[in-house]
Amino acid sequence: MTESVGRRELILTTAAEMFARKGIRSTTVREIADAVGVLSGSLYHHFDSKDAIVQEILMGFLEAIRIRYGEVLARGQGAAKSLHDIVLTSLQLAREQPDATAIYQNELQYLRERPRFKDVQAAAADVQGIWLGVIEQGVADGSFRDDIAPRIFHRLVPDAVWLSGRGHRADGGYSTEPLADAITSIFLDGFSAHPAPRKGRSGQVPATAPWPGSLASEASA
Amino acid sequence: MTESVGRRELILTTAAEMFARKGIRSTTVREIADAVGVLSGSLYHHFDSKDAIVQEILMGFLEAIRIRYGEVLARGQGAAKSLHDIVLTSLQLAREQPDATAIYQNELQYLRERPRFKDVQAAAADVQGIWLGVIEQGVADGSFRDDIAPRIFHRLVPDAVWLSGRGHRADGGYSTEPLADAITSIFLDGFSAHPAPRKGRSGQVPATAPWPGSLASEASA
DNA sequence: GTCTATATTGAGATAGAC
DNA sequence: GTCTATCTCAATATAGAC
Repeated sequence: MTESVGRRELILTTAAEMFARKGIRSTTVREIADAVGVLSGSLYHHFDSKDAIVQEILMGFLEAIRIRYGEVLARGQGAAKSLHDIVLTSLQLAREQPDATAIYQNELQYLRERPRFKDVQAAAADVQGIWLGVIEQGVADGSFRDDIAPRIFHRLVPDAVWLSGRGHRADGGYSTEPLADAITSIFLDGFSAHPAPRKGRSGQVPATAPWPGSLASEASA
Repeated sequence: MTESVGRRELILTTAAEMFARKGIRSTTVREIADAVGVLSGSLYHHFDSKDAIVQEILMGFLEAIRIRYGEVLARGQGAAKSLHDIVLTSLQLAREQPDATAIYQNELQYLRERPRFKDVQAAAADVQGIWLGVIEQGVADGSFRDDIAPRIFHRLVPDAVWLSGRGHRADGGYSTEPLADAITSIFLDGFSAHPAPRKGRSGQVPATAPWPGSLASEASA
């Protein structure tokens, strides 16, 4: 046998766990090697550099996001439902891949500093574009307010959702779907107890009914 | 004269600018010294270490936040108005101290890694507590929804606001007050074009009228 | 208070034997 | 594919003269 099967994956998952817990910088290649059970030099048989490990972790994660977001868009739903499903998908991904999520959240600075990671940043920009597309769709079809620039909403929402996914491991209190419902309801319906009057197209018939299972639709039942 | 007046401050502001632009780690003490116009060894006459500089920058920033948030609370307003004013204050602080804001946003990982910064983290926790207090006040007095855990809202909002303040220097498009109005309106009224029915205390008279100048109040005028 | 010079350390990476 | 041994480099910090 010329290799232990899955040694590469073992390095990736071990490194991801350590990067997430202690940060990329303060995780040394020696520590990764120790945890895997080899010596540091041996890592370089599998990867060209420490940053190559980081890159592979993050590109895999971002590719997974793109695919899953793409599946949501392919359903061709209204903007409100799409937004809800993208929130839900994001929380699911945060739960499925907590380490990659944490790395992506915590290490933006590290990534920004190194030209090496421009591919990662490009993939991240693509993902951001998906959010923006949904928001603009909603404004265009009248289901979202047009008195607030999509840019403002777009700047607020995706980061907030991913940050909410922080520590959303198997442990923490809320299960994924109700949390997605709650977050979407905050962003769409607001946190105020009294529905406020609206500028713009508030008189129009909403293009999309509240999605099934949302807090708002439960309330009206 | 035993010192150039303000040499300490010059080091602090210079370092802050560089930390914000390139990150703490990739800013070396030599570069800071160069930019200030001295040699690296001389910095150690003014500060014990590089991290001491970081600490002083951040503690000053967090102390400023605490004071300004405290002024908002001292006005004894309703929860919705307080929330709006805390959002506004945060955006103003982000504009007044963009470097400290960026450092605080970007370098959480750096701070978490080092026990030295536990004071900074404690101060940050205090600030978080102020947000939570306002949210709980609003839920208690019926102006905020009680069908969504305050913890969820609290996890969503402060970070989103500070992230919105990113790059909110003199340049970027929106002036501070309208932006604060828009953000608060998203969080309280929602982004949906159609006010949704509400669970919980939605039938009660709101404890607080919409604040003057908010999008919601303009809409009803 | 600033300079010159240097100590110290830590980490990523490499070469070549096995 | 892994190990041993080591290189190289960068960066914080220090000591002591001026």
